[in-house]
Amino acid sequence: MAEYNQKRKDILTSARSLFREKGFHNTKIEEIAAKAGVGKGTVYEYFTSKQEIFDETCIDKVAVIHDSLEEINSRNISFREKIEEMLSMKETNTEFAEASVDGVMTNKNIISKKVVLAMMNHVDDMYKIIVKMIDQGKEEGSVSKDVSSELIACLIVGASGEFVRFRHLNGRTVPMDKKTIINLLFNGFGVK
Amino acid sequence: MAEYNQKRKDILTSARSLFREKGFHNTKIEEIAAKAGVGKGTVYEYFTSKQEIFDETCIDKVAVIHDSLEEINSRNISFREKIEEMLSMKETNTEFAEASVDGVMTNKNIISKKVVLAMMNHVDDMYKIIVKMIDQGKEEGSVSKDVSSELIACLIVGASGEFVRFRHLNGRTVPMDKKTIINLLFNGFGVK
Amino acid sequence: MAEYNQKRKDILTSARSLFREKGFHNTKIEEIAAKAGVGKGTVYEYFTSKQEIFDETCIDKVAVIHDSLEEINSRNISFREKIEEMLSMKETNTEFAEASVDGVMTNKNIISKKVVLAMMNHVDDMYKIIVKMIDQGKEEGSVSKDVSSELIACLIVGASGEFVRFRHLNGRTVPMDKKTIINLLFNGFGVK
Amino acid sequence: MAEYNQKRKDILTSARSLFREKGFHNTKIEEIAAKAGVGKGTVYEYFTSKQEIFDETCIDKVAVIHDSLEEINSRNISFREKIEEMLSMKETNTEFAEASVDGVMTNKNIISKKVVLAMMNHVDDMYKIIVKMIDQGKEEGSVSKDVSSELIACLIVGASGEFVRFRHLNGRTVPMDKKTIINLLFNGFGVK
DNA sequence: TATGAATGAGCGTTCATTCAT
DNA sequence: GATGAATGAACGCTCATTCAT
Repeated sequence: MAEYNQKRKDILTSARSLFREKGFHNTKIEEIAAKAGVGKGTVYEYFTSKQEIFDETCIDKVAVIHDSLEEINSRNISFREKIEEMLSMKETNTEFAEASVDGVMTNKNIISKKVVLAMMNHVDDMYKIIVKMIDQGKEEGSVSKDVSSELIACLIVGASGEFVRFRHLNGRTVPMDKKTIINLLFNGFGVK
Repeated sequence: MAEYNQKRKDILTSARSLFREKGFHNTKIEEIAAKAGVGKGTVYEYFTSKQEIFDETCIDKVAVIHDSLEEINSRNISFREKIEEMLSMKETNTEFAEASVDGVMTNKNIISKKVVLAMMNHVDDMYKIIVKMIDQGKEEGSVSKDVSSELIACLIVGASGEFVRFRHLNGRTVPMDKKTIINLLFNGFGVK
Repeated sequence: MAEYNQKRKDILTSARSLFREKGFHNTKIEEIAAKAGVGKGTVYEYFTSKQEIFDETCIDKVAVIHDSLEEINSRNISFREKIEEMLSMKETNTEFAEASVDGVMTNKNIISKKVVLAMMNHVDDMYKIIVKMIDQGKEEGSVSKDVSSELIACLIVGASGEFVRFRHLNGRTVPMDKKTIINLLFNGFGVK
Repeated sequence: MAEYNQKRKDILTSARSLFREKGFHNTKIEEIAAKAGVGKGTVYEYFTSKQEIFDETCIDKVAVIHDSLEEINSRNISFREKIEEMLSMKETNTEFAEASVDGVMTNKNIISKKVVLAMMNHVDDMYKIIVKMIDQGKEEGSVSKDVSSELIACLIVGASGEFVRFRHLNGRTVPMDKKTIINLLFNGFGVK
C-alpha cells in the first residue's frame, strides 16, 4: 500500500514536470511512464486517463502553494515578514504563477470543468489566507485600512507573479531584491 | 486583393476566438474554416499550416497592445493619466494578459521558436514604452526616482494583469475602480 | 481551331515531360498548366481529367514509336540497315523503353483499362512491324529461318531497351557502338 | 521476437503484393494492414512510414534476385547451364524485371534517393555476377572473347526480361522454350 | 473562352487507451 | 499487479476538380 502510493506519486511527479516543460498535448503517456520508471500500461493502474493525471497535477500545484501559505501564515511573525516569506517562496517556485488565477485561466480549456471549479475554490482559499495576512497588517498598523484587503491581495499576487515570470523569461536579470519590492508594495512609486 | 485581405482577416479572427476559447490543440482547422465561412481547403490558400495561423494570432495580440501603448504614450497627457488610460485599455481587453510576459510563457511550447523570439522582442518594446511613461512621471515629479523604472513597469503590468484575470475568473466581482487602483499603485498599501 | 489544337498539344507536351520526370502521382495539374503556359482551369477545357491526359500521353508515346517504325520499315533498305536505324532511334529516344511491353506493364495500375488495351494493341502492331522486318531479313537470306520471328522481335526489343536504360542509369558509360550491338544480335556471343 | 519478425514479414508481404498489384500511390496503409491481418496503427509499430515499407520491398526484390544469382553462380556447372538456370529463375519470378535496371528507373520518383542508390549498387553487383559467369564462359571457350562481357550481360538481362514481360502481358503465349532462347543468345539470329 | 479561388474527399500518421500475457 | 503490443478514432494537409467571373 505504501508502495502503491509511492508509485502513484512517482507518476504524478513525472507528469507534472513534463506538463510544465512541454505542455499537456505535447506530453505523451509513454513519456510520463518512462520518466516514472514504469510501463505504459501501469499508468492506467493508477489513473483512469491522461486527463485525470493532469487534473491532479493542477490541484496539486495549488495545494502545494496553499500549504506553504498556510504554513507561513501560521508563523508568529509580522505581516511584513510574512510578505517577505511569500516573496522568497515565489522566487524559488515557478509554480506560483501557475497556481494563481492565471494558472486556472491558462488551463481552463484543458482541465475538466470539475477540476476548474476545485482549483477556483483553492484559489479562493489562497486569497482568503492572504487577505487574513493583510488584515493582520491592518491590525498591526502597517497596512492602510482605506484599501480593500482583496484588492491588496490582488496586487501582491499579480505583481510578484510578474516578477517571477519576468525573471524566468529568457534569463533577463533585473535587480529585484526583496527589500526593494516590499518597499515598492508598501509605499508605491509615487513621490511622497 | 481587398477581398483577399478581408478573407485572410476573417480566418484569423475566427482562429483567434477559437484558440482563445478552446486552446490550440482543441481547435480543428475545420472549425476555423466553418466559423470563417469558408471551406477547409480555403484556409490553406491563405496560410501554410495551423501553426502559422497560431503564430500570427499571437503576434497580432502583442501588436494590438503594442499599438495601443504607443498611442497612449504619444498623447500629451500626464503620466498619471496615461496609467489611467492603460488600465481602461486593459479592463476591456482580455488580450492584455495574454500579450504580456506570461502570454509568451504560456504558449512557449506551442508557438514556433521564431515567433517566441518575435513576441519577446515585442514584449521588450512594450516594456520600453511603459518605462518611458514612468520616466515621464519621474520628470513630472510624481514618480519616485529611487525605484528602477523597470521594476515599476513590472509592478504595473503584473498587478493590472491580475486585476483583469481576477475579474474575468468566473464573473467574480470586486470593487476595483480605477482611482483606487491608481492610488494603490502610487502610494502602496502601507500606512503613511 | 488551329489554336485549339496547338494549345491541346502544348498541354500534352508539358504533361508528358512532367510525367516522365516525376511520375503520375507527383505531377500536379497546376504544374502541367504552368509549364504549358495556361491557367489551371484551362486544362479542363481540353481534357476531362488528369487520367485522360495521362492516357493520352501513353498512347502518344506508343504512337510516336509506331510511326517511326512504320517509317523505317517503309524505306527501301535492307533488314540490317533497318535494325541499325531502330537502334539509332532508340538511342536518342528514351520513350522507346516506355513504349514497349514493359511500359505497358509499368503503368498498368495508372492507366485506365481501356487504354491499357489500346496500348497493347499498339504494341501488338509494333511487334507486327518488327516481325515484318525480320521476315524481310529471312527473305534476304540474312536471318535464320529456324527461329520464330516473334522470338527474335522480343530479343531485339528487350535487348535494345536494356541498352538504353543501362546507359541512362546514372550516366554510366559502356562502349556500345551500333556495329558491335548488331553483330552481337546477329551472331550471338557464342564461339563459332 | 520470433513473432515480431513474423509480423513484420507479414506486413512486408502484404505490402509487396499490393504495391505490385496497384502501385505505390493506390495502395492504402489501411489495405496493407487489413491484408496482413493487423490494425492500421500496428503497421507503424513495425515501420515508420509508408515510404519505408516501399523502400524495403524494393530492396528485398533486388536482394532476392541477387541471392538467386549468387547461388546459381556458385554451382559447379558450365556457363551454358548457368544461363539456363537464370532463365528458369526468371520464368517463375516476375520480380526479375522489377529488380533489373528498369525496376530502378520505374520507381526512381517513388523510392527515396538513398534507396535508389542502394538498389543501383545491388544492380551493379548483379551485373558483376553475370559478368563473372560470362567470363567463365569465355574461359570455357563457349563465349566469344571479342565482345565485352558487360555488353553481353546487358543483352541477357534485357532479352530475358522482355521474354518474361511479353509472356506476362495479358496471357499471350509464344513458344519460347529455353533451348531455343539459349541458342538464339549464343548464335544470334543471323544465317551462318 | 480562360481563369484561379474555393472546395472537400481522401489519406498518412499519431497517440490515448485496452487487454492478453 | 505490471506490461507493452495492438488498436482505431481523430486530424492536419493535399490536390483534382468545379464554377463564378
